[in-house]
Amino acid sequence: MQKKIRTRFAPSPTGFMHVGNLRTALYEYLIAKSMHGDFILRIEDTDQERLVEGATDVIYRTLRETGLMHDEGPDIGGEFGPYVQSERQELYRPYAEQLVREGKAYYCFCTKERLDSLRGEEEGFGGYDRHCRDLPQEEVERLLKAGTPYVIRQKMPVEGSTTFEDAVYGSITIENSELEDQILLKSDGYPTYNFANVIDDHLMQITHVVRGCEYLTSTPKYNLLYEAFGWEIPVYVHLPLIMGRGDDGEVSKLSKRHGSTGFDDLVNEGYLPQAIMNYIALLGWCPKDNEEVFSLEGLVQNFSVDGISKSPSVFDYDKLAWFNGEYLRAMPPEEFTALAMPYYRQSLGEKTCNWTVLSTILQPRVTQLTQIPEKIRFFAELPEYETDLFVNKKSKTNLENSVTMLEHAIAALEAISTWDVETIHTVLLELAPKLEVKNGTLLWPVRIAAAGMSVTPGGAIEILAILGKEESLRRLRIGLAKLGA
RNA sequence: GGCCCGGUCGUCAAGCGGUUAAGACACCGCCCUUUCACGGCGGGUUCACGGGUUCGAAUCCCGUCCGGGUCACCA
Repeated sequence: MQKKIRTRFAPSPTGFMHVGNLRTALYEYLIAKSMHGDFILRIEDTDQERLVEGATDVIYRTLRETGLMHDEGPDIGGEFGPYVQSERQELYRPYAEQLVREGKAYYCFCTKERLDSLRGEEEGFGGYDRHCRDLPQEEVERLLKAGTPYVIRQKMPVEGSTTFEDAVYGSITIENSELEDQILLKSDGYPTYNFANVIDDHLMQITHVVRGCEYLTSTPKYNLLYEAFGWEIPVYVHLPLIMGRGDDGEVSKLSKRHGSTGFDDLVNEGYLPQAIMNYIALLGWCPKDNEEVFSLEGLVQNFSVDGISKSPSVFDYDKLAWFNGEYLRAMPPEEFTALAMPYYRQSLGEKTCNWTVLSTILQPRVTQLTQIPEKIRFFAELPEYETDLFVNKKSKTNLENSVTMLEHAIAALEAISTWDVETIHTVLLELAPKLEVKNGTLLWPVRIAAAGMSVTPGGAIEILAILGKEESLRRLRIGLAKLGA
């Protein structure tokens, strides 16, 4: 029987869900679910200084809103808990000490100052000189007894190379000379991220380690650890990075300077969670049949690791907006109205109006909910406008015939008793032939007078219906007055 | 700088030795039409460059260039 697939999402609680992290979580979920496996949530909060109040709630909420339901985690338990690293604290030290006993790791008493001086002027070059790697046993004991602060470092091989397989990038080889004797246990007794990661992944029986490819070059360090313990190495799935393009045209890892990068930010900008997920799923992965619009369930159905690409991709807000529009349009009208209501209120206040008609005209015209207030502002208040808006070549309207059109329209509309789209439509479309003009010639000036703008969401008829009889006629008369009639 | 990984339209991308090099977003044009949008149709010197290998290369190999990542008692 095949081993059950287990992936894990292991975020640090920073209070901010970056889309890059979200996308990693998505792929972890998809890999597990597409192979009937489990998706585990583990909180990595070993960094005491960066603890943020309420940050784990952001993680739970995001997972819930995006539909990425985990099978085990701090909030729902599971047989491999605890799922918060700070609660597993005492668990790591014995593993580090085991390696010391076996001669695979050692105590290092070097001070921070000494390490800094080793690094020299130019940052990033040169590394630890393995000063404590071969300290005499008595010396180690003496320092330990004296209470000298120490860290535990792993002995890395000094020569040779380490090769590993990545499910996306294939075979990768790195010279061991590139590897520093990595710290396992910090002087404060806490494990380093890398160390805790390996221990936890092994203990939680994670089969697929999915993460951004910024970890690609440090993967041999992980493997050397698995080997030191004699543990099975998981399948690695490194994901191409998500980039952003700055104003200068430069691309780099997606960050604040490129625009919104947090899930919540995007939602606040009027993007739907489903659209965000659908879009980021396709950033770095392509389905076999080139479909584009997928529900989470559809993604699970179609996902496969071999569709993951190796090259980084640039986050494109335009394409996200297109996806968002697709989801908005596919929605039942009532759902759209419910989502749009807060934005309707922004422009219209407590005023009530025909929400159904309003949604009908907005639904196909909006790609972000936040575009709504600006688009409908003219309903609340008639904008100032110039009479040249009445002139339109294609509709064959000019300052003179607009007067005639408006006069007839007002007369016809005054007679209407049930003010709805259907009736207004019938009345105006019957009027045009009577006046021996095409629909556009009649409707253009009506729309201009009703809206006070040249470009409007929806046509004259819908606008009149939303405005109501009284306000509609008032505006048409204002138009007439402007035209000097 | 060392090491690692990439490079197919502006962007996301299919492609796996023989294709007229798909598709989507964006852009432009036309149609529909009551403006706009939706929808429909159409448009574009795209395989970074240079060498190989091969009857044949976007696909395989080498070099160059460009881009990114990484070198912490951060995660």
